Amino acid sequence: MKNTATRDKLIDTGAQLIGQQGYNATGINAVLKTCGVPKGSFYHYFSSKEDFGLAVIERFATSYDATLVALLEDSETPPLERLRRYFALGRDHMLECDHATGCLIGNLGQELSGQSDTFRDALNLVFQRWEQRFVLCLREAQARGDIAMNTPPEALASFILTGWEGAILRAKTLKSVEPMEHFEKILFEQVLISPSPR
Amino acid sequence: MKNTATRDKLIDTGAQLIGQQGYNATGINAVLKTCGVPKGSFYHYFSSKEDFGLAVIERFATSYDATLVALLEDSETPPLERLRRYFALGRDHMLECDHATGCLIGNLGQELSGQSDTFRDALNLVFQRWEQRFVLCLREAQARGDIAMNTPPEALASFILTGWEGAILRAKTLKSVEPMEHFEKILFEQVLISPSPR
DNA sequence: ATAAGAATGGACTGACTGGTCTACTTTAAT
DNA sequence: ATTAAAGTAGACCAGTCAGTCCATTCTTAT
Repeated sequence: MKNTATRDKLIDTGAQLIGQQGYNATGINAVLKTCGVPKGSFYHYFSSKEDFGLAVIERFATSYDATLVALLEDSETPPLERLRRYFALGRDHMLECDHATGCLIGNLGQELSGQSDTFRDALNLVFQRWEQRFVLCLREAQARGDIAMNTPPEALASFILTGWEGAILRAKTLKSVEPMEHFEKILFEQVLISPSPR
Repeated sequence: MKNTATRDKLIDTGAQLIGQQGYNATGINAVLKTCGVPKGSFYHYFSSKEDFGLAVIERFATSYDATLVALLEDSETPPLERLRRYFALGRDHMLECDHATGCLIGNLGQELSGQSDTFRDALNLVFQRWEQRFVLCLREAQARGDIAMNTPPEALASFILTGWEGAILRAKTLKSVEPMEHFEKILFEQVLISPSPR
């Protein structure tokens, strides 16, 4: 297996179509037609649609994790400012895709968690990795005294991830990033606040 | 059109299957087989699968709204306590369905918002109605001085709805209500707090 | 009693699904 | 140059999809 160009093209196209339409609504033939690859090649690289879906998830998670590290572990920037940049990036993405795509992992989590344990496990791992990135960033913020120590960073990270995913979902049905802005505003004004008295 | 029993049975079964598997993954034949209704009857009551899906949404929204009113407009109970009961109910539901179903409207919002504007509009309306219920409850809490006045209840309601929906999504992939508990805890400890100094 | 329409029952259709199969071409090692 | 494997190509398969159609039965108003 040397030539990964075709495989990559399939995964990229798949990520795009699945992001837009969901997993079940995206047929293999549609992927094939979009990127001009014959079916024989598809089943040369992937043993099934599920296998393909898992590859799409893995690719997305890896590439996104790099972005996340670059943003959340940027020691030149204060931790809370890194979080703000993360949210800003998410808002930009949402506007770019005209509120249609949202978060691929969130979409698939919603669609496939009840359908296949294999998918659920894979998506859960991605979420957990993301949460861990948040935890590290929040610990730094606590160490600097930027936020209070009384809430464990693990709980905060869970809170942030779920709130953000929910805001993305709501932004899709509302066709507006307003819910994402509300979330960010309240999060920074009332949750991620300094322990010193106001 | 007198006999609504068959129609109701179709909608109930549809809500159940769509809740478990999603809209696209739920075939009409599966619904028919599950409740033992022939196809002729289906297309007697519904003009298409989309029409059916909208009916499922409407039915669910109506029935759920009644629950919501009973919970959130219960003047015998302090507003914040009503919210806590709402969250407790959601947690119960999640455990009942073994973390598989979650919130039908949230599921469909994720799956169909990018697929059909008709569905998106319908689901958006449901969300907005829910948010409005939260707004009323939060206004009462503000009037009683239970929470601060400085954040508009509309923004708070959006925050609560999105955070909760996100927690449900995360609970599904994690197969645990822990994210829901984290959300509730932080919400009540750091967001819905009295304006008086700590 | 009868006629009309509501509702049931299910065979059937064409399009499309994921997946298989085999013939062919290209690449790389010897 | 030969050979084996990697990769391309697309016809084809059984099954399923939403949706159509029509004969039949039930209900109700007259």
